[in-house]
Amino acid sequence: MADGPGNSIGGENLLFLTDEQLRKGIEAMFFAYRGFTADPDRILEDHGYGRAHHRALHFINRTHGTTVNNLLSVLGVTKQSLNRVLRTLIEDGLVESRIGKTDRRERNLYLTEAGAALERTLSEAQRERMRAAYRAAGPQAVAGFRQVLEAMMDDEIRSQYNAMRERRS
Amino acid sequence: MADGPGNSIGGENLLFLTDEQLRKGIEAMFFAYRGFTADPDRILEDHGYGRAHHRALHFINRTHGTTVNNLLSVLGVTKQSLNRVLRTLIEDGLVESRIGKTDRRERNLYLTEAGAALERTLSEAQRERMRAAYRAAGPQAVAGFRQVLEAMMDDEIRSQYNAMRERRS
DNA sequence: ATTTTATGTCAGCCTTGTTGACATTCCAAG
DNA sequence: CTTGGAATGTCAACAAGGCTGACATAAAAT
Repeated sequence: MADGPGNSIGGENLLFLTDEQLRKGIEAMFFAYRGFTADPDRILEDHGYGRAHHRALHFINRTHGTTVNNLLSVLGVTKQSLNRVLRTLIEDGLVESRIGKTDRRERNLYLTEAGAALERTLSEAQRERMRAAYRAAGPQAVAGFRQVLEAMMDDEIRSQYNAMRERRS
Repeated sequence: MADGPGNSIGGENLLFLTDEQLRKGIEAMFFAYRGFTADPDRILEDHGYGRAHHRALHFINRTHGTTVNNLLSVLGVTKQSLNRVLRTLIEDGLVESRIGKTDRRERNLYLTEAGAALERTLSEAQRERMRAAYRAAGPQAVAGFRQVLEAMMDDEIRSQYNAMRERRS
């Protein structure tokens, strides 16, 4: 029984989608995600942080001055959960929370120099693995990779993801 | 500034790997994984289970009669952590634990009919999303998807993953 | 007979999710 | 202008599911 996703038959892609192939895809996703988070996890451990801190740092870095509410909708957690993480990051001097200028209820979030430094360390580790995987697989594979991932997102998430395209910090 | 992974330039792939592209890949991975687990998560919630239970069911289903130790190494958690999950699954009659025939210290794990039924429900939901993503992206994209994911795994994990190829249950 | 291995269990800790209650601020309707 | 709701963020308490450490038991290996 041949394996690998190359044995497309039929006009479109019929036999192509065997349960066995799908199962392999599911497991590949599971194991790859573990690898994907492994390097940052190690670094975070040294600092006493977890993945939640990494996610917050990542998205604050991407959109400087974002509000807590914005961050909530991107991260998909409750505000209370996010708040705990934010509080430690602020206490530790990695994130700065400024009261909103137009709406004083809002808090605009920024990375401090130290926060930006940690974010760079984390994302560089993650980029390095991604880069290695991309190199090993080649440009065409990368295009396919991104296409499948995008199709796998929830609809609302996909629009959020796409909205983050042209944005220079 | 053009986006998308198609603008490969240079002899190999040099400009291809911009930090911006890598960042997009990282975020795609993050959001796609959320979508990937969303459907099973909803089903599990109704039963009072979590992702940990899903993972156990999945791998017990894939390799009937696997031992606790085997499961530990695949899942990458401690035995105390796995045991908590396993205990509830056994109490609820979804998993059966039989004393090993050759080595009576070992426990061979099997899904009961009820366990297999829940596993089918969960994996069918997940397969359905995977199937939809595959259809939307096309066969070539799927090949690339799998290549990149495989390259992203840790080395030991990749061998485990590959060892699971030809295995009929 | 002793040691090692496989498994299970108890206790306790940490991260990170949850809900509920509350404070602050803004805005709009009276 | 005041007052009531809506939006935003904070604090407290709880649960799931990771983790470590210590210990028990049974069976295999030496």
